[in-house]
Amino acid sequence: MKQDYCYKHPRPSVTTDCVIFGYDQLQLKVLLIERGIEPYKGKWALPGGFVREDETTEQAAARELSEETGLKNIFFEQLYTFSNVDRDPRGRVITVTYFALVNIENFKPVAGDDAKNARWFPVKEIPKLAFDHEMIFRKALYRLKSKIKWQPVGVELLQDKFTLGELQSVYEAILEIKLDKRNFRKKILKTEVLIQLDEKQKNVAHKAAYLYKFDKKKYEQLENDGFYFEI
Amino acid sequence: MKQDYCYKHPRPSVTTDCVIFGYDQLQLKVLLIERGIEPYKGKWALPGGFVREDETTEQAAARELSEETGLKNIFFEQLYTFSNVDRDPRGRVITVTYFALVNIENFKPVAGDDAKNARWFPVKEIPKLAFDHEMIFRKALYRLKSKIKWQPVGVELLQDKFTLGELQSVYEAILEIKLDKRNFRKKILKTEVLIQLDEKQKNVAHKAAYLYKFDKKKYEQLENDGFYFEI
DNA sequence: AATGTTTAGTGTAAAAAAGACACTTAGAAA
DNA sequence: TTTCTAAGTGTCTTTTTTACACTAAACATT
Repeated sequence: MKQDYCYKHPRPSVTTDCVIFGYDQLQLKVLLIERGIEPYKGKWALPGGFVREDETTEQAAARELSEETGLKNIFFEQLYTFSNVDRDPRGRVITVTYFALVNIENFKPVAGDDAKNARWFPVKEIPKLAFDHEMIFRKALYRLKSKIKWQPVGVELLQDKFTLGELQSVYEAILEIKLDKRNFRKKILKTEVLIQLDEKQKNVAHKAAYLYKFDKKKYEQLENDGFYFEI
Repeated sequence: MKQDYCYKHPRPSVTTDCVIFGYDQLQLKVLLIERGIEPYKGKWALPGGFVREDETTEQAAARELSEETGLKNIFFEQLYTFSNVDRDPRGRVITVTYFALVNIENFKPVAGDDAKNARWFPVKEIPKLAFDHEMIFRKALYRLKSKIKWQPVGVELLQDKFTLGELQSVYEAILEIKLDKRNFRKKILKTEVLIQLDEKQKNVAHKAAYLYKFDKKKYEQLENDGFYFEI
């Protein structure tokens, strides 16, 4: 039923690119793909692809994410739409970008993928990127830094169970500052209402409980920015 | 040089829609256009239009804004990109939306426009809107409410000179709460560093000074979200 | 088994920020 | 001139933020 397009207007290609953040060995990392074809063959780039006719940009991004990481139920949200007329040498391409937070431990390099080279780079050691992906990356990093200050997205980078110390390290890696342990715990336990498990593991917080507690806030956020998706 | 498009992919139409906020008579208002053609003929809609081949979506939005309001140097920023496959009955249309803050007093209904009916509606009395514009509008309103809490965008709705009382009214209209006069002044004068003019007009704050003072913050913001544009 | 090393866990005091609250003065309108 | 509306101002209380140091347990090393 998605019949004849009846507008007489230029029709740009529309793609999505994803800035996928992970956290590993006390470093914030980002997933990059080595391009196998021109233009920018051999350069590193953000994973992305064309939006199909029967899917939203969110669905396209979700598809990309699962293709690249094999992960499902990932936190992601729309970042920005880039539309400079010369951002792709092949012609007019408008790109809707997303940023995602994943748990690297769950990540298994997708075998049998189209032989693309995928690697996690520490955000401090990003190589030269194809297209305008550097700008996209910087915007994503800025967004993440801003967001973590008032929304409990840090946990998305960790496994279901994590210690408060680990969570603090995530904050420290993203914000690039040292935090006071006691103040961090005080604040996180008050404003973010993490739930701690049994007495034996008092320091282990639980992500599911955490998300549950944040239902309302999450809901607002989901409506307005972010999405969880289940493939 | 924007030669042959060489992708073999569906090419959606790309449009921009703008949620233009104004402030008048103690009310937050939004500019709507009555549609002159099908679909949704006669319904109210957000101003918007197609993105041309040689312009970015920002430029398209800026063009729309100036066409609709005749204003230049308007504050606006990208809001969200909507891409539901059935959001336009005519076919696949992806819309990059923007929200803008203007000073209604400077607004002159653009004469000789293509006979479109344009009107400011109080945000509390929005009629049924065409397409998915209600969703867009709600998202813009939510963004504005969030944004005003930590970025000094309130002044954008006022003229160059304004009283602190007027600024407070803007905050009250947007946040839908009553604020204490003394606490508001204390806070605004500390964190937002408004500059007051001569002794005679002690209560009149000045927007230019205000913007100047906020250079750094503005700059960051401009880089990451918003734009001022000069037609 | 003993030792050293790392991480978990805890409280208090000081400083800063936010919130509650009422009257006087000046200018505009009647 | 009187009345009405908006401007202007300070203090006290509560809440939030920040700075700061030691003990206990788990783990790794020898």
